[in-house]
Amino acid sequence: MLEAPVFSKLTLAPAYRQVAESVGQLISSGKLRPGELLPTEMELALHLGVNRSTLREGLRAVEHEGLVRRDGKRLRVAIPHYTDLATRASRALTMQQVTFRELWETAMAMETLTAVLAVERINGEAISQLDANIAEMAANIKDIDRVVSLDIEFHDLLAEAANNRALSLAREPISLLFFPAGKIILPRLKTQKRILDAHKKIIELIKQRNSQEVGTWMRRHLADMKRGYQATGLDMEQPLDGAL
Amino acid sequence: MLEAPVFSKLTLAPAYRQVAESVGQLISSGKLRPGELLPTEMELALHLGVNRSTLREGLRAVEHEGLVRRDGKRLRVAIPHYTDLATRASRALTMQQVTFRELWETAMAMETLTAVLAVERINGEAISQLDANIAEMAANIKDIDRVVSLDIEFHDLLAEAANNRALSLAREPISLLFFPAGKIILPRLKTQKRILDAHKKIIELIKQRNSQEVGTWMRRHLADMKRGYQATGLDMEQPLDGAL
DNA sequence: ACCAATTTGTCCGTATGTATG
DNA sequence: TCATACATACGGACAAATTGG
Repeated sequence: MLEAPVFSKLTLAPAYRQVAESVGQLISSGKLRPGELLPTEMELALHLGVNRSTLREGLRAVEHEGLVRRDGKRLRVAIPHYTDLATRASRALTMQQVTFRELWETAMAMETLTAVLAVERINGEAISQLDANIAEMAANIKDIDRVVSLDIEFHDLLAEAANNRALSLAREPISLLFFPAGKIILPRLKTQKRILDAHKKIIELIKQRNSQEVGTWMRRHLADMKRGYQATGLDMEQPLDGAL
Repeated sequence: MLEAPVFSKLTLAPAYRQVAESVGQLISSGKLRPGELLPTEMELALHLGVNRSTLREGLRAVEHEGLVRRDGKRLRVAIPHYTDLATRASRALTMQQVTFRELWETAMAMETLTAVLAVERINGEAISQLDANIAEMAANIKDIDRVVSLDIEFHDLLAEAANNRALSLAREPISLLFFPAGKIILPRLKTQKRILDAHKKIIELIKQRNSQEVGTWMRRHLADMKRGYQATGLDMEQPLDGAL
């Protein structure tokens, strides 16, 4: 009752949170640059005025965020790579009960952009990797698991060739969920050949630098995927998690 | 010397990592369902065979990941919301020195899809929110900061109307970096009116359910943004962080 | 509204393994 | 090879906040 409300809420967040915040700030602000070693736990604990146990709790959060990475014993400031974020994003989507329809619509836009950009920027090495991918799929056309993983690899190679990190970041969590859906479709419909033909056509158009056509073919390729999904009797509006 | 090498590498990852992994598994696998309270720290520590301090380090990682949230004192299993991931993804992109070109290309594809989907699914309430947004921008057309934040809001409203969580997840980190770039352009070029007009046109086409035209107008709108960026003398291939 | 038990937040001390000079 | 520094992990302790009776 009589307590002064002024002092009531001095401690807003637990100490370990403030530690994570402070260290993250230190890095984002550039006081600690990527590549540098983090100070020892004792030093940091002393500097921030907390116990080492508390400091370590905070460090675990920062570490998990990817701002620091373990390099041997010490922690080193790192550039968080967005691939680390992709799996977490995918998990968020499945827990949110995202539907195949949502994934398909988004994949449609991103893979089309990917293909168009790849036409402009692809180089010889990437092309030969794609050729190798196609050859391998042709050789293993009966092996469904192999075809699915080669399909994923094909689109990943294309994304790399597109040379756009914003796009890579955006498409990764979606493709992580979308393409494995092939595992559901293929065993029932055996449309491996259609996939292979589409890939062949796409790489052919890329070699011709035909960005118009490559876009429409990529859309056709993904429309196939949608038809396959529906043909298995699965509901596009149903969450994926059950299916996968 | 005589030690059996069989036992040499039993411990691959530190215990706190395994804790984070185990607890994350527990949740992803559905043994702990969203909304449930996490067991107490002592229980978990006993169950996983680690000390409570170690367990807490692991918990901090899981907590930071968004799989559990604080509810009063205890931790409660939660569905990680992808908006939490967006800021981290944005940070990753800026630290990776992503260029305006990369952002623009990606935004182009995603905002176009957003607009097209919005046409199909928008409802009366969302339309009136967009109308209000436009009216407010018209009333504050001189206030640059206001215009920028209303521009962001306009596109966010559209994204919500598109009703696609995969798209929301993908576009958020990009839009978080892309649209604030207006803060650079507008003070120098004063093209607020063009933004307002584009928004008016887009909402008009949405009301007409004209998905063809709305796509081209959205592209035009973003092409304007690109021209503005170039007109300020900024290099599209330069990282954003300096500019923002 | 009060009391007691539970649980978290924080700290301290210590032992162990390992990498580095 | 040896010694040191450091991270990892454990055990125990206590205050504060929360919960349940």
